[in-house]
Amino acid sequence: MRAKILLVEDDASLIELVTYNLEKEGFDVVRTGDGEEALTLAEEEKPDLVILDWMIANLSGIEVCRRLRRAPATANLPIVMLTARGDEADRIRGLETGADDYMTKPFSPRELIARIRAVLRRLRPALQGGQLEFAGIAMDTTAHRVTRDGRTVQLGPTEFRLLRHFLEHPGRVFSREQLLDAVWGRDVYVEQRTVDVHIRRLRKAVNAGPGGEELPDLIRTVRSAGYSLDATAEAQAA
Amino acid sequence: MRAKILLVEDDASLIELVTYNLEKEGFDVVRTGDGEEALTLAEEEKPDLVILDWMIANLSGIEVCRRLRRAPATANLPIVMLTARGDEADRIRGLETGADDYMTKPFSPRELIARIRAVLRRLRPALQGGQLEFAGIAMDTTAHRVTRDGRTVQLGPTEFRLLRHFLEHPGRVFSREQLLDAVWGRDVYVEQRTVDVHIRRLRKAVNAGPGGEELPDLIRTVRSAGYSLDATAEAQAA
DNA sequence: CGCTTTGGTGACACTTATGTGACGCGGTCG
DNA sequence: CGACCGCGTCACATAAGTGTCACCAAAGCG
Repeated sequence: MRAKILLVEDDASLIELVTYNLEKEGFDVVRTGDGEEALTLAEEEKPDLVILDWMIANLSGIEVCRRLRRAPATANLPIVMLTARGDEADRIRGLETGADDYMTKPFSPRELIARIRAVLRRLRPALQGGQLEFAGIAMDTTAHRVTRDGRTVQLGPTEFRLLRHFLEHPGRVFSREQLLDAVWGRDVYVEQRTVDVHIRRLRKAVNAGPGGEELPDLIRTVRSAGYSLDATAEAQAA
Repeated sequence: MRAKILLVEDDASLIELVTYNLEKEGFDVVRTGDGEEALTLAEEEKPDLVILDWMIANLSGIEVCRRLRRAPATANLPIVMLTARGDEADRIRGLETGADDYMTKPFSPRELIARIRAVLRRLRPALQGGQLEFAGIAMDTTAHRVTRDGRTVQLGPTEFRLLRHFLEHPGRVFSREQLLDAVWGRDVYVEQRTVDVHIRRLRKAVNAGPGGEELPDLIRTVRSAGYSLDATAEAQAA
């Protein structure tokens, strides 16, 4: 699922150590050592989790934590704080402020990874249950939310069901008729070409990049057969 | 609501210390020092959280943890484990096995309470000493009071129950039918559109800013599906 | 190549879902 | 008993999504 992590830390050697280990484990890492910048990044980068050192420049960790909790967009963002060993008062204040977990320095990389996974498992069950995923497209069926590479994608009801059906059977090719049965229902009569139109709408929504440019198309057209969700769909363009 | 805690521990003095502090904080405590018995109690007593010592008789803590996770009835039960200081291997195995948090012995009572509250706040939002919270909205269910960013919000009884239901399942989309069942009751017949009207009243009340201007809407409309409480609901406007 | 078939696309008229203000009813409280 | 309050409905306004069509582009095919 490629979770993104925001690392707020100003000790260069620690940054390096942590970043190396996180990336090795398949996380995307965004870094800053500045409290103000951390707030900005938390909104813009939409990380799945924040690792927050208590001792950072510009704003204290606890203040960053408090503000993250206050902003609607980040109120539920999992926060793991880093404190010096034995600094119990900070830990308690941190947990009371809304941090979800903490680590005492020094810590081992293995433990760090284990805790991050534990926190994500707890707080982002969305990244698991009711969760469908394929090649950068993630769908949370209970929250009715779809993202492509982390960015939210707006879909109409039919497009949603259509994509859901593809995600539930990745790689498989469906004829228009099959799609009508599965997505529209067996008893609805509509033109088969209607499927084409919805495929188009779905593509348009899902392949829209941040700046207005196109992302690789993940829906493959199989001439005279139908459509399928396919990671190598881009190949057709070449 | 009084949360019930199952304490699995065989050191008598620790039992006494922990029990005393938990009860002082308003928790109900059930105790055992035996691994097998712990599993039985976890099912029968339906505790809200388990404190699990790694070194106990009859079954190792890790084995108890594994089995709790495997049984459907207890798969989501929050587990806090207790380990000896510096026993890092155990901690990691514990978190990987599915424990939600850990404490290293010795620990202070204050820290214990803070961590338990943190875990319960995360995993059992419904319990929370009557406190529910999400993205700036705070509800005290016992005092029947709601605030948005600190300012008190006036709600009618139905709006209150509606908001409460959303706060108990943040992010999840509910159909009008589900909301009628959950908020109005299974046996009451009212028009589904009634939900819309109450959603409107709730939005109006909750999104009212100090000067009469509008705050970001936290209730997301999911067309043809229902409504959900959603921190990123604002994104829909864009 | 030129023809035929199949898929892509933008426009649009139409259907459906949701937002919203108003109203009347029943209950409560002073 | 009368003012007030919360509630469920309704009617109408607005917004969003849908199915078709006509026309264009690309892909087979002999």
